[in-house]
Amino acid sequence: MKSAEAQHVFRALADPTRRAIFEELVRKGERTVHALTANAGVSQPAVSKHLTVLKRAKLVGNRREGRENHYCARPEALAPAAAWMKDFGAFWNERFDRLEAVLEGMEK
Amino acid sequence: MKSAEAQHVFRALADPTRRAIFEELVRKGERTVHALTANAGVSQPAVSKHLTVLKRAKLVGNRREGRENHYCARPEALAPAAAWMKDFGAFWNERFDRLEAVLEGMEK
DNA sequence: CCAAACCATAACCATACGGTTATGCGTTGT
DNA sequence: ACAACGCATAACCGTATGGTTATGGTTTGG
Repeated sequence: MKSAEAQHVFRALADPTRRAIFEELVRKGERTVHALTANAGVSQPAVSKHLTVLKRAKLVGNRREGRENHYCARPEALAPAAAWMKDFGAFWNERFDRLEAVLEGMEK
Repeated sequence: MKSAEAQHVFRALADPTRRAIFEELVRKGERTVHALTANAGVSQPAVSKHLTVLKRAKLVGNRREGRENHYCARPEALAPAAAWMKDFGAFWNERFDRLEAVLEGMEK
C-alpha cells in the first residue's frame, strides 16, 4: 500500500532538524553535506544520518561527485503524506477540492 | 510562529497507531476510549496516551459524559502541516499555483 | 449499596532516537 | 606522494517513546 510510504514521510518530517535540512534544500537547491552542516546546528555525522532518513522517505536524492555528495530535495515525495491528508482531513476536502485532481496525477 | 504548531502535528502523525486512531475518529465520528481500544490493537492505557498526544496537537477534542470520555477528530488542526507543505513543496507550487490563494485563506 | 464499567495515571521496561566523538576510506590539491 | 578534505560508518550515550501491568477515582447499572 501507499500508506507504507506515508509512514516514512511522516516519520522523516517529525524531526525539526530534518525539516530544516529539507527546507534549505528546497530553497537553495542542490547542496553538499559540508554546506548543509554549516547551517544545521549539529555535527556532520548527525547531518549524514538525517540525510539517510530523508532519503529513505525519498524526500531527497543525492549525486556523488568525487569526494563531494550533493543532495537535492524531492518535494514530490510529499505526495503520500498529502494523499493521507486528502483522505482524512475533512477540512482539507471541504475547501481544497481542486487538490484531488492534483493528487491523482501524482499517483502514477 | 506557526511552525511550532506544525511540530506537534507532524510529531503526532509520525506514529501509525495514532494515525489509525485519528482515521477512525474521522470516519466514524465521535468515539469513546473504550470503542477506540477495541480496534487499536493496543491496551486501553496506550490508547489514552495516544489521545493525549493527539490532543496536544489539537487533532482531537474530547467531551466528558459521566464515566465515558468521547473523543472527536479536529481535522482543521492539520492546517499548520498543510501550510508547511505549501511553503516547502515546490512541486505543488510549480504546477498548482492556484493553491496558494486558497491556502492563504487558511492562515488567519 | 455494591460490583462492575470507563478511563486516566503511575510505575516500569525495552527499544528507538538524536546527538556526540572517533575512525576509516576515497578524492583532491599541491 | 601525501596531507588535507568530504563524507559515511562505528561505537557509544542519555533520553524519549511506545508498550505493558497495576492501581485508583468516578460513574453507573442492578
